[in-house]
Amino acid sequence: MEFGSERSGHEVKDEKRSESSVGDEEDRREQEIITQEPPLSTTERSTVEVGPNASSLTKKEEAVDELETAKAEMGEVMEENQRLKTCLSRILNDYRTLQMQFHNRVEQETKDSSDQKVNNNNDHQREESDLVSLSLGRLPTRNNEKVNNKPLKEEEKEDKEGLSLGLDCKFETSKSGSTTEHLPNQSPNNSVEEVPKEEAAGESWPQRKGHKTARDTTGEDEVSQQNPAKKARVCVRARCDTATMNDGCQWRKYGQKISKGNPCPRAYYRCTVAPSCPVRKQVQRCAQDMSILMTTYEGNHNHPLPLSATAMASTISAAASMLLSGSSTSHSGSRPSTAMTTAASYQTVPNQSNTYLSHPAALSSSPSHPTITLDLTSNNNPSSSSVPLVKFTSNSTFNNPQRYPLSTSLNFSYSESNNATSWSNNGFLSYNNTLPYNSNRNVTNVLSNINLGKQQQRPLENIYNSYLQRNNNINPIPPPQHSLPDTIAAATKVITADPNFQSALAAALTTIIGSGTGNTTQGSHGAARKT
DNA sequence: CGATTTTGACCCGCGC
DNA sequence: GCGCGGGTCAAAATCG
Repeated sequence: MEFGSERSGHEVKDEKRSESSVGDEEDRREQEIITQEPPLSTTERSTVEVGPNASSLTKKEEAVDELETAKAEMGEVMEENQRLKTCLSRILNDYRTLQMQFHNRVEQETKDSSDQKVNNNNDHQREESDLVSLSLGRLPTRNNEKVNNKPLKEEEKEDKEGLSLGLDCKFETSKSGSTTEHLPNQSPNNSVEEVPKEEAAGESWPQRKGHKTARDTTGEDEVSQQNPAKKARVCVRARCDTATMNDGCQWRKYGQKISKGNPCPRAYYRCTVAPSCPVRKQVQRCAQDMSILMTTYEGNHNHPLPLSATAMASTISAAASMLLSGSSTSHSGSRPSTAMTTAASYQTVPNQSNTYLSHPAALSSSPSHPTITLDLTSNNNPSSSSVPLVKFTSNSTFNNPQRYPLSTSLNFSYSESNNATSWSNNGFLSYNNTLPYNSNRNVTNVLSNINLGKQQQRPLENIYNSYLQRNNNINPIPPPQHSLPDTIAAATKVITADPNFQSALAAALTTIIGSGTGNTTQGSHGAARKT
């Protein structure tokens, strides 16, 4: 009996498989999972029916009730899966559309900047710098010009910045897929520089001893090794009870220091997912509000990440990318960077320079690190119901401070009250657990608006994976294997594999944004916090 | 027993 | 040149 029912289950499965041959593998898996469950119920029923005929009526009724409940649940799960699938495909479509737009814009900007360069070689060095974050990866010849035209120290300085910018630029351009189009004609110097750049991403924190040796060995190696030290940092401020935010990554503490101006010690962590991973983070509690945890990330992972960590990494990379592109264009006046136009509305808040970063010096010990602060604690924004602030804090030694505003906030609020996601008052991304996927239309609208809040969920992940992928074209470390379809596939896998995906996703997002405390909608998920 | 944390020492950049 | 402070190292301690 049971065997029979089990077999029938397989038959159903096979039937579904043949039906879904048109769809992709994930569809099949999803349906497999879906169809795997009915046999269980059938089995259940079988055992119940096989059960004693003499059993009481109430028992039967109970069993029937159970069965009905199970069926209903199954139906719900199936519906939900279907919705999620639709949602994913829409996300993918939107992403591709944006990718195309980005591509076009990047090409346009590349042309423009090239023209400017030709027209005004010397006088436009400033503008050159303005565009550096968008142009370095694609127009590396500029660096050669700098090398030729500038004294060594200045050159070094700019190279450092340039490389650091280039890192994120690569990430940025990688999502357009156009980067390589501009690269083929690189001079040998550029290709040489390109590799260190990647290594910079991979080993951007040269060890002290390495630092020493780099000093001993003068020349390009020195430059290339030191450059990465100048790359952007992303500071995430979030309310968090625990010692660190759970961002999905594995971290190992390697140091702790009491910094000036803050009684709370600053802890230094490095990523231990891969031995060579250069990513490090600093964790420190805000002196003024101990409930706020400030986590500063630096570097890019050079290894595959667990899905839960990918989103955070994507967010960090995107934020850094936006910092650099944003600062490069924020005062150029002509047009916002592509990252900006696709990622967020962009506004300057001159008087809030210190509102969301209580101790800039405490966080940006190295003045040459441009820092972007993602403030997820914006509990002081009653007027704009859902406005986590992302602030550019440039403490850098960039030559023209005007180009790098002390503070630039990014408004990632949703234009409307979307049911799918919302930023809660304390800045955490909260999921409406009751029916996050019932409003597909809203989701689509949000996606077409593309803001960070949404990007954190899927598109950014794709972007980041694209970046990683490109990163690993040069980096010998095993590639993170996520192509865009793969990522979608992986996401679909997750969705299909987990009937409780809704809550899982909410938990993941909660984790990404920062293990929340105050938000009721995420309270149950905050447990996944401990590393 | 391996991985992680702790913690004092050290290195280096920067400002005076 | 010197001192300060941030960042890192590495040995010892602790944990699982």
